[in-house]
Amino acid sequence: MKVREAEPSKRRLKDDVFEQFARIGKAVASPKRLELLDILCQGPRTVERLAELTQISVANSSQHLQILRAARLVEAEKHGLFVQYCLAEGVETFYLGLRGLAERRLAEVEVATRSYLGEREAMEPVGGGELLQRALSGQVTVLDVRPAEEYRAGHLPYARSIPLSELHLRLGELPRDRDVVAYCRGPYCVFAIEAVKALRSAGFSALRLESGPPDWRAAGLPLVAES
Amino acid sequence: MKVREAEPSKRRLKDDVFEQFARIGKAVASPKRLELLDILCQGPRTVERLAELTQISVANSSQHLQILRAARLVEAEKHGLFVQYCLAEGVETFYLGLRGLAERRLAEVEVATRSYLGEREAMEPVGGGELLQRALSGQVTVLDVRPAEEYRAGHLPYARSIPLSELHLRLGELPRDRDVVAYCRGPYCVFAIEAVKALRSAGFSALRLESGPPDWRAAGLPLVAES
DNA sequence: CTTATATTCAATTGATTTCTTGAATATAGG
DNA sequence: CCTATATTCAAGAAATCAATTGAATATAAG
Repeated sequence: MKVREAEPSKRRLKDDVFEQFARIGKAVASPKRLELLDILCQGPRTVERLAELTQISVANSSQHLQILRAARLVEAEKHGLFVQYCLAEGVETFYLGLRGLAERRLAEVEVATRSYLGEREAMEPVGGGELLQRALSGQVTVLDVRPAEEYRAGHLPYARSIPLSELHLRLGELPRDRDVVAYCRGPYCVFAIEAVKALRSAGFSALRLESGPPDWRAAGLPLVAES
Repeated sequence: MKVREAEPSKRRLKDDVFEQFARIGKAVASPKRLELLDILCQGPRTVERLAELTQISVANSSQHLQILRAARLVEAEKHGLFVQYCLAEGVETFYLGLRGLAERRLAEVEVATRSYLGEREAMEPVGGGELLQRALSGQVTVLDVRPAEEYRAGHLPYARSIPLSELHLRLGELPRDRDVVAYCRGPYCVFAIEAVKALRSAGFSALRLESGPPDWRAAGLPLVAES
């Protein structure tokens, strides 16, 4: 084993630098932390909410969030008794890049999602720009089926909010003379799939938009937030 | 601790999906693996060369490379007795995104590099486009001081190759009537800094271009490769 | 076939990481 | 001040990971 000695100070520099880079890597090396980032792409959340959504204990959630914060991927803001966590700037883009790379490179992800979601491939007929045109001209109803708080944090123009949990009670609000396009958090969220299922069995012509607010934001589309 | 049970199959789906995403994360959670990716941004390398450049044992290097390969971040190709590793498609962009995020978010990186590199801030006066203009019109000499093999794998148009190790012997080749702009692998490589130091003490008016081929490739600039 | 070389495999050790549990801190309201 | 609640801290057990070592493959050349 020959070890050719480079100048030691250069080696120390490199070690330092890549050690820093790896802090980001380590932060996204845990499935639970990635799920936290995914949720935070939808908007700020409290520790307890995040724990609930990821189904881990509050203490564990807090610990993960602090690791993310140490890597400067999220920021915390204390509001009275609660602590709101939100994504730091530029992190959404990075996360989407990671997700995109995973989707393209890891066939297993495809397999996993398809096998669970099943109907997925039949449900992305509408592109973003085209959708807007059709919504604008009244040809389709755009439906945001995420929880109301996420709708308020940012939604497609012309989209109306009916959270999936209330959908079966509020079907009457939807005009029956045009298509409904439902969307939720993005390709790995099942809300819109369930919504389309429910709408179709209620006699609506319903489609699912596969992408979600994080994707649109990354693509530069203008989203509407309630004040 | 209240655990609100969501539908268990959805949870399993999410766990699977984020587990897959985390494979990418885990792959970039080690400083040495990031350094390997960084080097591979410059072009394909053999296992032994990578071990040498990162100053780890060959066995260890091979192990890291196999982790990267399992995450589909690199690809291996056997040429006779040697195995060439190269970046998979889309990975360079991802790596640069990670690096960029680290630079913006982790002040410590700045501190570490500045404290070692010292002169760094005084050495990036030329932007990419402007440089090309000036090189084209013969106002400056563009000098690639990386090892010759990296030059061959892709370099700036109008750049000439003089590896740092040969620079002191080949100073005579450079015209003295114009500025020299030296570049190497990118902001975390010390070659160009050393080259500028040497050139200046030999009486040249020398500048350092901070960015490197991976950055330019990401920015869509056309690079020249020897056939 | 034998030898030399590049790479990989396998087993071990010590270090990190994750999750859990129970306690500690901080804040709002009575 | 006292209580309830949201969050964080601290310590420990189990799992995972990184680096080392020595052996095992595979390929080219003699």
